[in-house]
Amino acid sequence: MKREMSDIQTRILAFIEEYTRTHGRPPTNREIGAKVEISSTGHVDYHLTVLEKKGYIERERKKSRGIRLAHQEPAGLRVYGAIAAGQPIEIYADQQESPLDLSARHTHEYVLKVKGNSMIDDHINDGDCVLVLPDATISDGDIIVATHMTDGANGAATLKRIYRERDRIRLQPANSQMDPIYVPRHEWDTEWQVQGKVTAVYRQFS
Amino acid sequence: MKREMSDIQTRILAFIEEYTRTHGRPPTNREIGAKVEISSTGHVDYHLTVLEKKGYIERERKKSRGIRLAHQEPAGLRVYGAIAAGQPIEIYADQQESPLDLSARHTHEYVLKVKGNSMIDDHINDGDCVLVLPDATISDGDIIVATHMTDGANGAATLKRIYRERDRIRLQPANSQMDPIYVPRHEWDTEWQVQGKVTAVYRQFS
DNA sequence: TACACTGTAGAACGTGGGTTCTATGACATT
DNA sequence: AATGTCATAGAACCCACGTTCTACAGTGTA
Repeated sequence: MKREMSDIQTRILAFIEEYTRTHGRPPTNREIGAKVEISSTGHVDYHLTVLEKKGYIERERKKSRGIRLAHQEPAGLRVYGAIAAGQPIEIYADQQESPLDLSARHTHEYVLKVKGNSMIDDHINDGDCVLVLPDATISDGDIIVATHMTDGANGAATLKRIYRERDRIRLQPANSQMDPIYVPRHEWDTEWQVQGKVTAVYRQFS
Repeated sequence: MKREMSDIQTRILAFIEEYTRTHGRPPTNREIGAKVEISSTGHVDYHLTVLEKKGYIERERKKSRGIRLAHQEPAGLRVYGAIAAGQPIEIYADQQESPLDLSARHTHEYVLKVKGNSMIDDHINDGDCVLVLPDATISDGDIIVATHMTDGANGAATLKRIYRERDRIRLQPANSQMDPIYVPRHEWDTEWQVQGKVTAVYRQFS
């Protein structure tokens, strides 16, 4: 059978990201080892070499803390695709022709460009970029990215505030002209899914 | 006359900022020394200690590359102070008592935190961060940071849209409840000054 | 004049930290 | 059973790097 690895390498990658964000610098091999309970620095080096070969990180050899997460913009943000803030729209990626593949779960924060005006009362405009954190704990009232999987299609994604009610989930737009979407509990987690929570908004003026 | 110090500490600070941005990690004392042509690592340490005492950086002692720029946003942008989006308020720096010194011209983009709601119709909230580009060409309708110098005081700063009219400048808030500020032409560039143009907005959810 | 403060230099010390090497066990493939 | 790959451990090596100390020169101040 297929062994699905929730690898130690995933944990290392997550730690590098978290440490870098919280400390403003990448961790050392020994700090990584301490976190993931690897006693040998050589062992950590081994995993880093693997991660480098797989393209997840870049390393500057012989430099202390010479680890850089790959695919990171100087600004720190990478735009993965677009997200509807109006009617759910087909998920699509920005710089590529291929539709956004959300089946491969994101483990890190990523950026989506907002289409539509349904979140306008929350001051999220058409064209803004939102920073999405997957695997975050969701509270009522959080702004989230929800996807609706239908038949063979790629599905649709939308940006809404989420409220859990008795027997349904309410996806509330921040636009007085628009009505909420109600999703029955039994469709939740099957047809509908939360892709992540919006942690920041970024807007650039031309 | 007295030559103002375009200090070596300023260069060190600028280098730390640039190196961190381009390399994804802070520089070592020796890397700093190489850049600013200081041959002694102890000497660099001395300047870092001073910078730390002045509040420009934070250090984690004994850790390699244990330098962090103070006043830094997660996105990697540097917050220089606050800016009023309502009535012009006293310019002040964020973490320090000393008022923000805008006389030393900024040469790069910097970040100000918005106080007030006067730009709410442009979807700039209280608490948002704006990215300010000095030395940009200003067009009518641009959102700009304007400062008003009065007597001995440090002056007040405000965030507004700018429109040049016949014999005056109109500083227009984006809030229907607020009135524009009109500045006579002859006061412009003397009492009033444009500090820069807003190029982006960044908002973080708690 | 003496003293304090800031800026500079050189060297030395001790630990931080990346790399390398050897050895070993768990699995999968041949 | 032999071989190969992946994951792990321990130790050693050696340069990287923060810190400390001494010394000295320029400047301002009591």
